[in-house]
Amino acid sequence: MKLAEAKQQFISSWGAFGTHWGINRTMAQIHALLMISPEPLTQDDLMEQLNISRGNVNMNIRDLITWGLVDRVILSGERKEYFTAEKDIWKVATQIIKERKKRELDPMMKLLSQLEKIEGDRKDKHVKQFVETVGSIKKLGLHADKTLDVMIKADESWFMSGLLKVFK
Amino acid sequence: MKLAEAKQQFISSWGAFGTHWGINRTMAQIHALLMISPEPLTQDDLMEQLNISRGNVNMNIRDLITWGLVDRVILSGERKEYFTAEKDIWKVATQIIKERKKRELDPMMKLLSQLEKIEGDRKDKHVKQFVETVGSIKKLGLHADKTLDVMIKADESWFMSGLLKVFK
DNA sequence: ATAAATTTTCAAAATATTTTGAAAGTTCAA
DNA sequence: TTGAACTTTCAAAATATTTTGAAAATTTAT
Repeated sequence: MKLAEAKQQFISSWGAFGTHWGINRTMAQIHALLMISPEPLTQDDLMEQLNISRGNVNMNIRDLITWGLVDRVILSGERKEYFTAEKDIWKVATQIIKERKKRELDPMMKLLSQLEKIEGDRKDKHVKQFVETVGSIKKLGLHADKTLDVMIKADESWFMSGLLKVFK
Repeated sequence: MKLAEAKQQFISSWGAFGTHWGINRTMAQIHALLMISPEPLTQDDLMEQLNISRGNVNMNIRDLITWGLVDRVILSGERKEYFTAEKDIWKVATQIIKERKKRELDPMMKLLSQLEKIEGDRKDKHVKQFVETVGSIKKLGLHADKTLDVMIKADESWFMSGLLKVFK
């Protein structure tokens, strides 16, 4: 397989994969292209290589920046903005975990705490099942929360060791 | 807050939450309702309580069954089928992890292995960046795969301990 | 200040996903 | 068998999401 074809496949699969992970198809494709690009790219590069409109590139790049996965780069002497993706995949993963925790897990935990305080007879089987379900989900969520925090804070040794200075 | 209102909130949030986790809104709502129901429910119960059509209930229940989150229950003497959800949230979580691993991670790993075998000069910076990116994602994926397997196989002690026979 | 280059916005259009509901299929008691 | 009870299917409709592209805003060199 040649590079061009492999690139296409990678971009397209990363796009499909992204849709399962809270990132939309185009955003993931832009991210994929930037990850495999040794040089920063412009909006026009992205438009051309992915066949998408200027507005689409612009919006999704903005989102990628708020996700902390892409950075604006100003090349001296150039008028245009360039974009580059974090190449350290461990950082990419922790960044995504961090964001999703903030956007999804935290609000859900907050709601569950509210719902646990429901009024009603705890002997009633409907009340009982509700409180138990909510309580156990909260417990699982707290566990996940702690586990993810540990992962995020963990240093990269498990990943970097044996990886011959591929990154940085 | 009363049970009825809390139920509504729980179902609606679980639905929104589900959309971020590879499960569609209605599927997650059905799942939520079944989790908090002390008794199995029929398709008609679900239609009525969630205000959705028969076809919708049927399709989503089928999906939930293939995800291993819901079971058909035949009550003796009854003509109708009843449905019940796994109430042990730890089992729910491992089931979801197992399924998503199979549906998403495994195929991605397979593709990445293909892409690593690309032809081309490894000195070329485009080829180099591509191979490095794909390789590092594969490495992360393998790590995730192993970690998830350990989690799935882990016994429930961390979760059950301190939880006063809430389940089963 | 001017204007060319570039970026951002957002309403409308295109696309994708979900839902409906009625018809077809199945099961089972009599 | 028959037919009532119940389940499944799926094309069309409704809804939701994504994409476009041209206009507005911004930036920067002169």
